[in-house]
Amino acid sequence: MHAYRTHDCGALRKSDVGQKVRLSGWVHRRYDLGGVVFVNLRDHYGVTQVFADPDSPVFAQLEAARSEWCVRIDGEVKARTDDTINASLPTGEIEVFVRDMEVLGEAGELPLPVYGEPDYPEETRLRYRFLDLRRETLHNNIVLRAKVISSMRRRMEAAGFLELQTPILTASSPEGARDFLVPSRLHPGKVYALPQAPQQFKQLAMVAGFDRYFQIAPCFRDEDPRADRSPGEFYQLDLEMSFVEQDEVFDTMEPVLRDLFVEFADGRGVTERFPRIPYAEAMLKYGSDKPDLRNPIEMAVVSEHFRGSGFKLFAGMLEKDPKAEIRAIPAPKGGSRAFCDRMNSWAQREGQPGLGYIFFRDASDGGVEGSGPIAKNIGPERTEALRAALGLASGDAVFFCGGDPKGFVDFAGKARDVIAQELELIDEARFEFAWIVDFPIYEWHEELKKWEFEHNPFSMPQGGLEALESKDPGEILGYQYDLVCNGYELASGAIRNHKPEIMYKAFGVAGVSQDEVDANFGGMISAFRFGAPPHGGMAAGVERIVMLLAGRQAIRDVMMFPMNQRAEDPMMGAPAEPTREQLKELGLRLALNAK
RNA sequence: GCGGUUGUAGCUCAGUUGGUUAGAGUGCCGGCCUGUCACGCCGGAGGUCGCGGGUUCGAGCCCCGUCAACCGCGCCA
Repeated sequence: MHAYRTHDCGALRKSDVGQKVRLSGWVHRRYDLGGVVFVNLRDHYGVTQVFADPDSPVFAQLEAARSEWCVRIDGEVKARTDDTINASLPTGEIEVFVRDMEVLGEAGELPLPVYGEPDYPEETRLRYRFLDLRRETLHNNIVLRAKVISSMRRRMEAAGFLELQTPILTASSPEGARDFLVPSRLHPGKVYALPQAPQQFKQLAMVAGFDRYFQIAPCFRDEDPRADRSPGEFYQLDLEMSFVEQDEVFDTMEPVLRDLFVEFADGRGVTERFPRIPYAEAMLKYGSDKPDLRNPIEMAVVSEHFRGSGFKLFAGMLEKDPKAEIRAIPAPKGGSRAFCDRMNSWAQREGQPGLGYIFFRDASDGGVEGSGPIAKNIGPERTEALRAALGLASGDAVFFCGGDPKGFVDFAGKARDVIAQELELIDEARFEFAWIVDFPIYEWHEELKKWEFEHNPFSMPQGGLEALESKDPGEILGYQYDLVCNGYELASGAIRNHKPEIMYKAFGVAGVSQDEVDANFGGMISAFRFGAPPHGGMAAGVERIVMLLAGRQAIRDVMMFPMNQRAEDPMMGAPAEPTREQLKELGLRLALNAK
């Protein structure tokens, strides 16, 4: 007989009644009735009820077992009587009468209950991660993650991609996030860097003619965490394709990602055809480059309705500042003074002077009238014109932001989210995707007074060299795109700049000299001189995808062993001080002040 | 680096206007219980109220400082 089990804890059914079986697992829950003791035995596969009474030679032993002890039992499968069947368990029609038992591992008093799943502080959950991982939700999230990655891999291979491994110990690239550095023993004083992404390697793979590459790639960035961004390391579905234009990347990856989501959506809806929304349009309509499209609210420019109007604040803005705009945020079903005032105080808490509004209700003459201070100031005609332009009805409201859009778009985007949440306009049971396209290549850095790359320096500018030479940098768009879903940036990519002369020019606009480009990206640039194919690709955040599918808001909920918010692993004791010997071998000396 | 929230029993939390011996649930220990599946009933142990200082006759509660956790900002091509 197998030392530990003949069946797993999810296997036994009515057809097994009468069998002598051996099970191993954890004591999930115990019910001690004095003359009979029931134990719910749990393993990865399920839960089986086992029990003993004084007829069993190990009755006392089973009675002594406590939560989360790991035990092995031998016994006989018995049918439950009709009135004792547990319909909530797949094994609920049977139970196992225990005749022998062995304690494989005792457990002390638990810092974290496995049974039941109240929310626990992150600190406790991380310190006892092995217990947290036994709990159903987290356990299932990790299983889901494994299945999602497996499905990704199958789908990518079916689409003709080759999974290639790229180095982990590599060179620092100066753009982007901070690198994690690894000191070199063979070259004292020099360091490797862990890759922030396999960006240059995958482009080199295209130059090397592999045509379609992908990798479930570990990426390392030394930046501060967020709930949806884990510190240190994460995985990306990284891919690159040769001889493609932007549309072909979309046409290839849209079915892969859509069908992946459909596979795990569990009844939730998934966008059939991903709309392609230009960056500028997204910023205007949604106030964000990663809009939550489950939210039906679309903002609109309504400057003309305020120019020269009796609402002096907005009319004055439009007169003084040529860049000024007035934008409307419609709030369907938000047409009450109470709601509008609540939003106004919310805006003030956000540090805004306020949030002007009009709300519409039935007028005494049978029509619709607008109310609120702004309606009063601009008069009934302009109010009605606004209402008609925005397609609003009695019972709806509209909020306004004015000024230079640069100054208010972020706030407007946030307001759009809050309004939809408050009015419950968001269908939670959907995954709404869109490609955001035509990102600007450059962004003006006000403090440094220079143009910087908005996204990454490897994207092909639309219009190529000519655009770089003739256009204002702020006007130049890239073949550069994001995939967004429910307000998260799930993936990011571009058609790459594979021509050295355009590369130098593009970097030149950002104030990077040819020598600096050669020093930092020499490997790739020199490869581009030897017959580089046009190519492009993208990278999708694996954890974010799993997080969405698992219905979680924290990336830690889909990672087996995440670090804490200070980028530490208290369980393993990382990071740790190096030993004297390690430092000596590496030719390093710590320059920290002694504590 | 900055801001917000939180910190009370092993764990999750309550604790009123500053006032007697700081409570509940759960877990743990002991007792009773032969059909439980959130088992039930009885009893018990368990506290540096994050830490330090201050105000006060008196501080879990007020003030100052500090530490930690979470969330956010900066940062993240």
